[in-house]
Amino acid sequence: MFQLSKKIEYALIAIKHMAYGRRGQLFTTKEISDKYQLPYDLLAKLMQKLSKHRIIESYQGVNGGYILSRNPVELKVSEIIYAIEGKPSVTIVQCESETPENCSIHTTCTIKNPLVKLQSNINKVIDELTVMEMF
Amino acid sequence: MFQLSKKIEYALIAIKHMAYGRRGQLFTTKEISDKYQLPYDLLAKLMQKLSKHRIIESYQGVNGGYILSRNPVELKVSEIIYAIEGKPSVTIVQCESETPENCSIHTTCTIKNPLVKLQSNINKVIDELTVMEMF
DNA sequence: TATAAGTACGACTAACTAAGTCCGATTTCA
DNA sequence: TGAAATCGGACTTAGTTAGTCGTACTTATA
Repeated sequence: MFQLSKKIEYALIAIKHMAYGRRGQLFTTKEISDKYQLPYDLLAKLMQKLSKHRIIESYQGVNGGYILSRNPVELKVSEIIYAIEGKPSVTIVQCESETPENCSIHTTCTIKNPLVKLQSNINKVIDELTVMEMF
Repeated sequence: MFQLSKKIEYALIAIKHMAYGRRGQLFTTKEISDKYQLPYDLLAKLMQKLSKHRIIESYQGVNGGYILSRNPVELKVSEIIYAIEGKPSVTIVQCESETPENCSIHTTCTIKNPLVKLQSNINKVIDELTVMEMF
């Protein structure tokens, strides 16, 4: 039930790979997808999302590619998850972030409040892990 | 990405409802599904699973129903999740519990080990929450 | 200036999972 | 014997995830 999606896995592998390079080094999507046997098209999309969220920086054209634009010491895994999924990594209780109308049992739901604490505790754990700590 | 399934939500609501009753009190599926507006058939299945895992106890026939057979103080939310899903609540890194052959990028995956720590940290948080604490 | 190597991006398909439904069987009380 | 309950498998529907495809844009360089 709590499991990383393939997309997140691939993104983490790519980011970790780039973090190993020297500062300012360019990496292409092909290079990374080849080395780790990841589907090229899929990884390409992920790189674009990471780029839009300023986690990596893109250079188009021949000799183009991506560089890691964030310091691995500061870059949190939760940021990467957010960039790829487009939503916070932990949303145990959807109701909190939705209007009551979206939840069919809103008026009778008794477990919402207690689980908010659980949610923030898990959030804390995930927010603590940086890319640097994945080495 | 980390989100409770409807099944888990419904199961938690039912368990919490039963925990409010006096010790040994019988509850029927219909009674609970009516009160909280949950789909009867679905809840019935969940009750059966909880029963199989000895979290609740079933009594068949007229005047039958379920009683909570565990003390809410000791009953962990993670146990309920396991009973419903049939697997541990947190399996961030599938590879750990699988044979390497099942993971297409097993030999090249670099993020497995670092995430195991994350996994056990999240596990700890979830294992700490009991039904009693949901009141 | 043509070409190749790269990113950008939307649309589509396939596979899988979650949610919900249906139907019949069994148990038990009155 | 009939009603009220659990039991349990098969099925359908809806939504999500993973992956693919096609095309456009950008840029270095021969």
